[in-house]
Amino acid sequence: MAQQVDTARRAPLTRDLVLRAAVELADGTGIDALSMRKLAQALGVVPMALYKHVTNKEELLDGMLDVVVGEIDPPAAGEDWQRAVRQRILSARRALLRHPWASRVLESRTAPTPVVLAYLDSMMGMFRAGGFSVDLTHHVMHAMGSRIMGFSQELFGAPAAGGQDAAQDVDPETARQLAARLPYITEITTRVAHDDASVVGSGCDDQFEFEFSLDLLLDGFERLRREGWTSR
Amino acid sequence: MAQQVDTARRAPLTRDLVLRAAVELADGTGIDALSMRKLAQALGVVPMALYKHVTNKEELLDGMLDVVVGEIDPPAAGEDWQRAVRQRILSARRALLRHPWASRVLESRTAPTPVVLAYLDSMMGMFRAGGFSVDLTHHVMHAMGSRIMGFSQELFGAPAAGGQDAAQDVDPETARQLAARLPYITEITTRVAHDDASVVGSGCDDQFEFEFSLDLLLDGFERLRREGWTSR
DNA sequence: ACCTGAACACCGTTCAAGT
DNA sequence: ACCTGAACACCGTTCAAGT
Repeated sequence: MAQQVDTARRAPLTRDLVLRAAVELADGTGIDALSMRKLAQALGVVPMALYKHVTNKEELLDGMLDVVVGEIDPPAAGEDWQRAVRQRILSARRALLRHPWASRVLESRTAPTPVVLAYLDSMMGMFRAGGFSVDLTHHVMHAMGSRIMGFSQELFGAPAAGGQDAAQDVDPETARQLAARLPYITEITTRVAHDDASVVGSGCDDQFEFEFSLDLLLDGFERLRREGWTSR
Repeated sequence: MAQQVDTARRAPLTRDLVLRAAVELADGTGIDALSMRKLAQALGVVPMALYKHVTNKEELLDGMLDVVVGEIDPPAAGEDWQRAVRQRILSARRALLRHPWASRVLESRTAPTPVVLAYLDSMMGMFRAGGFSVDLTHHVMHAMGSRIMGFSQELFGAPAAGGQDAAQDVDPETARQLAARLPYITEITTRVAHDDASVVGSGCDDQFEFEFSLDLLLDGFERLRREGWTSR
């Protein structure tokens, strides 16, 4: 009876509920605003109650990433390795883009969770099934780096963004000085601005850049595989 | 006279002195231990005194990165583009490795400083001098990502590390279960362990992996350049 | 005018006191 | 035995009071 009153007053907290609430909070207000105290408040619970379900904040972040990784599609069957890997990585990218905080949190982790390990393992399996040696699969996974999770860790979103921002809301004289000091950045930002009015914001099409370098790498891998490349 | 007493009591603080002390502190005790309060203490100064030379902690971190970027060698003259870019990036890597906190801080920045912009600009100039079109130079810079600063943003240092760590200090039965659940990671870690006893620690040679993927990218770039690749 | 101590508004986590 | 409020040991930064 007393138990019934308790559960009526508030749905019992579970680890899953905590993680889902944390993901939702981070999606909505950003990862910087996610604190144990704020999360507890969002759940209508005292901060200490969270420590029943996660031992500390690190484990909370790990759990949140597991939620995101769980959204990645399984490998497609009946495709050649390159198309299958490409599709899966683009699925991972969609999951990462749905949760803008995820890539930054992923970067901050020092050890993978079992869920992430399982994802990496299945990705390795896709290369092995495609005829890659153990040796080449190993190095190929390193070369993919964070791209295997669907993000490219570019510098500042886009290297050109700073130059462009600086160039456009500045008087002509300062713009000329900037162009003299940073001729190549200016050259590119000018070209990008002329090129394609459909791309807004930074002036760079992130998805295009991601696929450009992804395909460059995958083509390189295929070439090494065909040549029977070995590290020794 | 009063001034002389002041300077005798303590060398006057400059922005440069603050930045150098911050770099030294981060090198010694790690970036997590670097707080405005601790830095002030290391300089024998009250925390508020730092705010004379940097407007906030973000600007301090930016300044620290500028110190690191200042350690990167200028472009070598008289080399073909690929050798010159390769050498310079490996120089950047040496600078980054000297300051283990730098890559993580770099990832956390949202806008490049003028010093970083100048470095990126000169790197673009190396591609342009090597016969790359504005268009291709643009996409090539994106594809390089953080590699242009000399680090590769691998996942957890090495994807295999977790599997290997877990596999080696565990009883045979658990190891067998792990091998069944993560067959491809196990396959690679086993191979790496047999392969080369000279590599210690994680079992992966970070420098080899960095150069492997760097050369894969540079070779891909050269191929596109020769073929007169264009995005439209 | 300059400098700085105390204070503000937060953290993640510990721990002892209360039910 | 369980739960939780207060407290601890920090943050970056503001601001008013003192010299």
